[in-house]
Amino acid sequence: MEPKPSKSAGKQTRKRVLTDLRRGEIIAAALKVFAKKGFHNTRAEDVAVQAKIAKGTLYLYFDSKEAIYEAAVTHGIAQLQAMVAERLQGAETVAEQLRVFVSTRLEFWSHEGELYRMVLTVGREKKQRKQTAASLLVSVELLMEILRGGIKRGELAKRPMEPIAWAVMDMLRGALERRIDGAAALSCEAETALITEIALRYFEAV
Amino acid sequence: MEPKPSKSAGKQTRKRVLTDLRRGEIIAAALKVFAKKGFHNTRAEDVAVQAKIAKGTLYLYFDSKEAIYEAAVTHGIAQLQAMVAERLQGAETVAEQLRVFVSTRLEFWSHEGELYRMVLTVGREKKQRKQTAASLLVSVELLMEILRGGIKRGELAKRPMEPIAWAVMDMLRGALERRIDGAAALSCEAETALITEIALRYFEAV
Amino acid sequence: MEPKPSKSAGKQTRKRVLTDLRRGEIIAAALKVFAKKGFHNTRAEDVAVQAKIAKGTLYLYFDSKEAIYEAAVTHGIAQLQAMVAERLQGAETVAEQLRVFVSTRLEFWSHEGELYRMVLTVGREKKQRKQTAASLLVSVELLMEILRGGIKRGELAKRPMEPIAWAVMDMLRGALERRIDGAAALSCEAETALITEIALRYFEAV
Amino acid sequence: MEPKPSKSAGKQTRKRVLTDLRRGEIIAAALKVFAKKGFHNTRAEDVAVQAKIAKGTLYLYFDSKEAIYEAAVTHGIAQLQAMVAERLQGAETVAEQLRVFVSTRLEFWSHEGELYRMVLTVGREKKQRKQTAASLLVSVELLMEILRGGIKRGELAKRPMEPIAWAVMDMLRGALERRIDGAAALSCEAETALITEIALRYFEAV
DNA sequence: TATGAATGAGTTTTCATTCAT
DNA sequence: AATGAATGAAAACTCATTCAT
Repeated sequence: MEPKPSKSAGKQTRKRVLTDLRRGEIIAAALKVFAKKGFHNTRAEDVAVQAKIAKGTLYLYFDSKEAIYEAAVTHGIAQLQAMVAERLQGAETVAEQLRVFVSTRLEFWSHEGELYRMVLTVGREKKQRKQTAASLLVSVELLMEILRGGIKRGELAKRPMEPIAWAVMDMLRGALERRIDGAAALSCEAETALITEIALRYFEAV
Repeated sequence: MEPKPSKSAGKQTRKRVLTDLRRGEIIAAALKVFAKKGFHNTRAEDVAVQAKIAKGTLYLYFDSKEAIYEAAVTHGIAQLQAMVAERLQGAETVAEQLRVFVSTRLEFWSHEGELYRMVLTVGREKKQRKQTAASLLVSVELLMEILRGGIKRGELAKRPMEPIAWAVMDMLRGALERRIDGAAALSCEAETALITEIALRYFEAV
Repeated sequence: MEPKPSKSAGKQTRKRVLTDLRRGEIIAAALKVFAKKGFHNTRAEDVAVQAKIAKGTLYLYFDSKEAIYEAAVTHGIAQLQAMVAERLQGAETVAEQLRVFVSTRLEFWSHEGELYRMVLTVGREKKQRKQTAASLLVSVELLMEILRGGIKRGELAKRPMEPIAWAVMDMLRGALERRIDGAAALSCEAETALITEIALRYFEAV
Repeated sequence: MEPKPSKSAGKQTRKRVLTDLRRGEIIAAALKVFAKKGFHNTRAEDVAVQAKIAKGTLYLYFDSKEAIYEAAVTHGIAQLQAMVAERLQGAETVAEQLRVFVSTRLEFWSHEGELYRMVLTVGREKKQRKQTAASLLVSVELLMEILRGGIKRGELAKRPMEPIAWAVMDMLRGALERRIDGAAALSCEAETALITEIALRYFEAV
C-alpha cells in the first residue's frame, strides 16, 4: 500500500550512498539481462541472479520490475543529455555543432548498447511510449535550435527544419542499431560525417 | 517442433483453400490485437475472440502464438515486395524509381499500421531479430540495385551507395512510425519527396 | 481487468447447470479445508486438491480465494434463512416460535459445522466484519419480531426486547461452538429447551 | 523449538527486569497492531515499528510472531483472573458475587479491547484453540463454584449449573463484542444487571 | 544488545496449450 | 473440424526470520 520510503531522497550520507550504490548495481544487472533476453522474457529473478543478490532484495530497492526499467532509462537519458550539452559548449559553426550532436549520441549509445537495445524493445510498448516519445522530442528540439542558429548566422539556407531534424534522428537511430547489432559498415566518424553531410547538403541553396 | 503437417502445402485443392482462408482470418485478427496491446500483453484467447473462433481452434492452424506472429510478418512482407516489384515496372529514371520505392512502402505500411507496429515491438526480440534483419536486407539490396542503375546510366554521380541506402531505409522507417503514431507532420507525398530529394542531393556532384 | 463473464447468470440451462455444479463442488471443498486449517493457512491449491481439480481451474469459477469464501458464506446464510422462514410457518405461540428459531439454527449449523467454523475464524477480520454483522442483524430483527408478536398477544410481559434478543443470539452461538468443537454437554433438544426457557423466564412478570 | 533461553526465569535481577520491561513493551505494541489489522495482516515489522525497535530486536525477545501472540494472551488472562479473585473477596451473596464476576470481566475487556479482539480472531485457529478453550474452562469453573455456594447456602434453587454457567459466559462474550465493536446498546452496569438477572431468574424456584 | 539489509520459501494468480467431447 | 474446460508451469511479489556489523 504505502510507497517505498522515499528512496534515499534524504541526505543521510552514509546510508544514502550505499543505497544508491546498490540501486546502480541492480540497474546495471538489469540492463544486461533485459538487453539480452528482452524485458518480457526476463524474470525478476534473472536480474537478481545477475546482480548477485536474492530475489527479495530487488524489492528493497525497487517497487517492481517495471520500476527497474524506468530507472535505467531515465538514468541513461539524463547522462546522455548532460554529455551532449557539455560538448556543445566548444562548438561554434553549425557543421561543428551537428557533428557533436551526432557523434556524441553515436558514441554514448555504442557504449550503452544494452540500455539502447532495452529501450528499443520495451520503449515501444504502450505504457512506455509516452516516455520514449518525450525524450525524443527533447532531442529534436535541441537539433532544431542548432539549425535555427545556423540559418540566423547565414551558414544555412532558409528551409523548413523540422522534417530534416527528424530525418537526422532517424538516420542516427538506424546507424546506432546496426552498430549495436554488429552490422555497422562504417566507423563512428564516417557515420557521423555522412549524416552531417546529408543534413548540410539539404540546406545548400538550390 | 515439426511445423503443422497440413501447412496446406499439399495439393488437395478444396481443403487447402479453406485452410488458407482460416489462416488468413486468424492472421488478420492477430494483427489487430497484437498491434493494439503488444505481443506479450495479448493472450491467445484475445486472438481467438477477435477471429471469432474458439481458443483451441487456433492450435489447429498454428503451432503456437509465436507461429502466428511469424506467419503474419512473412505474409505482410511478401505482399509488400510483390507490390513494389509491380509498381517499379513502369519507372524508368532513378528519381522515379526512388519515388516508387519510397511511396509504395509508405503507403503500404500506412495501411498495414497494425502489422508494422507489431513488427516494431516484437521484431527486436532475440528470436525474431534474424527474420527482421533478413527482410530489411532484401529491401536494401533492391534499393542499391536501383541506385546502381542510376549511376550506370549517368543519372547519379558515382559515390558509395550502401550508406545512403541504409539512410533511406532509416528515414522511411522514421516517417512510418510517426505516421502510425499519428505524429506525422507531412503528407505521404511530401514525405516521399523529401526522402527522395535527400537521396538525390547526396548523389549530386560536389 | 474485466470481471468474470457474468458467472452463469444467464439462462443457458445446460452450461449453467454444469457451472453451478462445479462452483458448488468447489465451495464444498473450500468449506472443508478453510474450516480445518483456517482461511489464512489454506493455500488456494489446497482447495483445488480437495476439490480434485487443478489449481488453475479454481480461477475459472471464482475470481479469487476471497471470492470463494464469500460465496460459501452467502450460500450458507441464504439456505439457513430460507429454512427458518419455512419452519416458522407452522408455529403459533411465542414459545413454539422461539423453539423453532433456536432449534433450526442449532441443527443447521451443526450440520454445516465447517461453514460455521469458517465464518468464526474469517468473519471477524476487518473486511468481512460488515457482512457478518449484517447477517446477524437480520436474525436479531426476526427474533424481535417474534417477541413483539408475543407481547402483543399478551403471551409475554412487556419488557425491553433488544437486550434479550441479543442474549439469545449469544447463547445460541456459544452452544453452537461447543457443539462443533465437540464440547457440547447437552443434546440439541435440551440446549433448545434451555435457551427458550431462559428467554421466557425473562418475560415473566415479576 | 526451545523457548528463548533468557525467559527471564533466572534471578539476575537487573537484566531480568529490563528484559521483562522490553517484553512488556513489545506485547503492548503487538496488541495494538494485531487488534487493528488482524494477526495475519500484520507484519512482524509493523509490531517492531509500533514498539519503536528494530525488526531484528523482536527476535531477541520472542521466538516468533506467534510467540508474541501467545505471550500477550497469557499475560492478559493472568491479569484478569487476578483482578476477579481480588474483587470477589468482598462479595458475600451469590447476587453480589455474580455481579462482580460479570462486571469485572466486562470492564477489564472493555479496557483491553485490543487484546480481546485479537483473541477473537486468532484464538479460533487450530493452534490456539486449546489455549483459548482452557482459559475459558477456568472461568466457567469459577462461576460454577460461585453458583454452587449459592445453592449450598440456599440462595438459589437446586438446578443443573453447568449449562447456565456457559450461558452466562456466552452472554458476557456477546456483550463484550458489541461493546468493542461500538455496537453496545447498554451501559456496563445495565449489561451486568441484565446478565445477572437472567442467571438468577434461572435459579428461581418454579 | 541492537540493528536492518538480505534472504528465499511460499503464495496468489495468469495463460499457453492440450484433449475429451 | 471445432470447442472450451481443464491443466500446471511459471512469474511477480511478500514477509518471517537470520546474521553480519
